[in-house]
Amino acid sequence: MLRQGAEVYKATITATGASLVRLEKNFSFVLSPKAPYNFELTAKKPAGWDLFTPFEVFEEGTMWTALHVDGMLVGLKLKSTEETDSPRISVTAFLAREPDDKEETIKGILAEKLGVNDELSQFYGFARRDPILKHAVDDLYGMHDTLGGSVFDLAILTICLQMAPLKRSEQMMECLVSRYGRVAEFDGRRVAAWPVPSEISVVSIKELESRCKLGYRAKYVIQLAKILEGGAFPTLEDLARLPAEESKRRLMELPGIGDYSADIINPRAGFPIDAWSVDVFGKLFFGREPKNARDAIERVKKEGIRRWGRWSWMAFFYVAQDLENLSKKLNVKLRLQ
DNA sequence: GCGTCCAGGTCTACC
DNA sequence: GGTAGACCTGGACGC
Repeated sequence: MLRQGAEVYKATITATGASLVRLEKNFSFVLSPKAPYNFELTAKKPAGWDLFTPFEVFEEGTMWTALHVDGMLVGLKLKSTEETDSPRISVTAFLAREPDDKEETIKGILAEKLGVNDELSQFYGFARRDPILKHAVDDLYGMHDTLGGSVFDLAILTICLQMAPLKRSEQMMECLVSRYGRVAEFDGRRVAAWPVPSEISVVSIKELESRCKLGYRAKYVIQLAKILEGGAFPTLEDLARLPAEESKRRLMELPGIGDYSADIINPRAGFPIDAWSVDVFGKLFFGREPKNARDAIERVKKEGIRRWGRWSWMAFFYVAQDLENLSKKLNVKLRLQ
């Protein structure tokens, strides 16, 4: 038996150590996002950013994914039933037990995470007057920003990205998910979800160091788990309602979370420049990659915020998803992720 | 095969 | 308040 808050699951252990949980109850509903809304671009972003977990599956317009909502493991089958200008998303949510009074909670949180009520028209009006963004919004018309599964998921992501090549970051994350996460079995699929804080807070630093090769990051991940398992820290949805500066300040109180990581986690705010994106935006802004990437981070970040102001995050998001097209249209070679 | 370098940042001690 | 140096690990690279 697994216990998570009030939730108790019947579970078996998979070969990797993750718990397999069968989600046999389900309910369905339809979301009607504000147009334009392109479900495929929003759910399966061109740069490969995950919606909720690295193990989700997208086939022929349908997404199977899994996350924790209000302490419950939820499997999701998402499918677009209409076009970008009259969008509708068909959702089936799978749970281990009857949803009872949780249906409205799940509907509300999912709507917020999928950005169905977010208005793109103001950003598009701004972007169409910008020499770089006008191409990106044309290429990715209807792509909405989404909130990840949880602060813990995104904090693990950013900590694994620190001081490591992308391939090694992926190895660390896959190990954490496959050994300490839960595998949701539903609709004939198996999807591994990120671990919850209470599953990591009881693991020793030495175990994380040796099993998942996290190195110095192990202590940050465990400290984070201990802070976040209490539920006192704001959720992503809470942070999205705070002023961006306040939300960032709260995030930077967390261990291992500095300026860059807070900008990644902070919902719909920030301009997260790192050793990769400094090359991309350095080329776009100044026509060349900076000689010393780390020294140029502050300069490139200031320029992005100066140009794009309140739309800095959306500008970053759209450019990061459109590098291949922008390389051709602007005739610059941009380093893909 | 072996040694060296360094990577999608953050923290801390020191000045 | 500003900044240099340490931090895990493993893949890439040169020899």
